[in-house]
Amino acid sequence: MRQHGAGSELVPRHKREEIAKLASESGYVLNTTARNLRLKRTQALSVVVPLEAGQMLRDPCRFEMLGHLAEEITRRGYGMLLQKATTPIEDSLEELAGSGRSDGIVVLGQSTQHVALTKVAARYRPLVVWGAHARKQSYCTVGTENGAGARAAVEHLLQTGRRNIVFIGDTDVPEVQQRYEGYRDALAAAPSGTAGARLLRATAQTVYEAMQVYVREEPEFDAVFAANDLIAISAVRALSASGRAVPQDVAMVGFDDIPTAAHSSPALTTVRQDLRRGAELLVGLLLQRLKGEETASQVLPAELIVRESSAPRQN
Amino acid sequence: MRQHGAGSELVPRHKREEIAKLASESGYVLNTTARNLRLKRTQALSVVVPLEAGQMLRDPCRFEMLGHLAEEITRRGYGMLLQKATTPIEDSLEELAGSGRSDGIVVLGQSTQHVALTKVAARYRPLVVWGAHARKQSYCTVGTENGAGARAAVEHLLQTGRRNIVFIGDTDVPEVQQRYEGYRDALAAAPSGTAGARLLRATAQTVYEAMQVYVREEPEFDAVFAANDLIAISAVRALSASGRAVPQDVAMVGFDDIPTAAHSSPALTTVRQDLRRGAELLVGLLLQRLKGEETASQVLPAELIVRESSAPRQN
DNA sequence: CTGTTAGCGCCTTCAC
DNA sequence: GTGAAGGCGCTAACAG
Repeated sequence: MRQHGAGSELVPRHKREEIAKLASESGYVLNTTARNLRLKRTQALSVVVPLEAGQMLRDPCRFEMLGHLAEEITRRGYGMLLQKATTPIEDSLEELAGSGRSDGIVVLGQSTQHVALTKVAARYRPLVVWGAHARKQSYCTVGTENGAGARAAVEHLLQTGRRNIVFIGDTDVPEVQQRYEGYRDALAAAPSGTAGARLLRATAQTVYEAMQVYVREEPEFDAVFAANDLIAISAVRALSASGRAVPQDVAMVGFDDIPTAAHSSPALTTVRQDLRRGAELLVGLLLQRLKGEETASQVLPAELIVRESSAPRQN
Repeated sequence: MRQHGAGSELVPRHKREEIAKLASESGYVLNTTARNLRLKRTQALSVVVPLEAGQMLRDPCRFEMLGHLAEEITRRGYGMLLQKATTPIEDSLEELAGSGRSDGIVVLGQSTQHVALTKVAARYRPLVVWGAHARKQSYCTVGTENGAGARAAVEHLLQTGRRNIVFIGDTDVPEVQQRYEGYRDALAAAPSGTAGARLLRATAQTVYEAMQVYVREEPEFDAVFAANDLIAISAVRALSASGRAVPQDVAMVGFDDIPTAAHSSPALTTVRQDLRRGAELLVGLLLQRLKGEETASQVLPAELIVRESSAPRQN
């Protein structure tokens, strides 16, 4: 017959408490390392944040996700091991997977590392990724309905009378690519007289300069849909520095609904992601995979939040 | 004679690489848990973030600090274990200290837990705290020269012609208390005709409402010094909603220089903390303490960054 | 210099 | 039911 394992329910509650009290009084504490060695686990999950070389983690969206992950991982009784990884991340991922420092890995954003993730995930099962889901993709992702969110944003701009909408973002990142596709889909269904797709390739770091150049060289636009809120907020400043007012001259819509979005001026219209739910799913799926179960990728709904930056023109 | 320990320099470089290559080809990886058990260490440092119950980690300043800490801890060859702790934090801190999950602890902000920290630090040596340093304090801190930074901010407001300055913040937090004292010191040395100290007790969550009430009830002020940038940015919005323009009617100065500060409108005048240096010191001191050395608390200089929100009145 | 071994602290199996 | 012992994978000390 099986004996009482640690944490077994066969020992009466008051007895357990008594023992615990005694233990804490005598200053005794369980050695986690030894226990983990014996049980062949670490009771910790790694969260890997891919970053370009020399970049700091600035993106408030991923920061907030980190907070939710810390919450959720702790709640499930695990420790959270935070790791920055400089792109390309394949080697650090392999090492982390092999080292046994943690029981599983959450990758926070695909960045440009789709291929590396595919490779690693082929051999290392307990891995989940926050990001875009591609049809034939082999690793397990949780992410937002980027295409649908982008379509909603662009349709909103069209309905409020905008006819010449620029997209700003770096389409090398899968999530941004999906948002760009949603943007194009919405334009394809737009009323006649609407200008075609226009892409300004830029990141939050480069957009302030790039936007000002763009205003000089291709000034014919009355709205911008930015791949994320950071880009949107910098673009608003750049436009204002170039003498174009938001929303009077140009409407602006972002993506993510970072806390700053509601507090910038003008308050930013954006597409909200449910990060809390995302964190819950990521951790939940990872724990399932730890038990050997297969898991399907999950896509979360996006929600358009209309604020001042996309107010219709006053005539 | 001593034998070659793991990582010893006595083994020639090419030999090591050969072995490493062989090892990686055969798929062999060192088991960290077993090694750690043997060596009685974990090669990981905990970062504890104290939070009020039910609060999320929103403060961009601490987020940025987390990023720097991740960087620095990784660079030193340690893993970073991230833990949220709900105030009061004494129990979770005790448990973390005893569990042996990590070799040392960084507490990110004192919050209101000065007493708890004093208690824990008395028995657990490898502990450092990011926050304010009090004279007779028993635990080791790294923090910014809050008083001097605040004085510089208030003197700047006085020099640009402001005469009635309100302080906004929650003085229960030691860092905020120090900033408030710097503010009062500067006012005490101000030219005659300057109004005395005025305190509006509020946090980033409550300031938007509180500011609007304050404008109605005690409208006689021409400048605000906020305990941090988040408060400052919300206060600007509240003032603007109440029909008072920044900086024309009211000058605004914050503290921290979070990334948003430069990008809000108007761009925010603020006091910058050197978080990168702070992270380096925190980790460096912690590693010294791990070696059994004593360490003194460190105070970093603050730097006033003048932007649009404190521009002198146009007459 | 190389090979063997004891033991880090815990959980689980097996013998009593 | 209780108690002793083996071994998780590693490193440092020891013997050859």
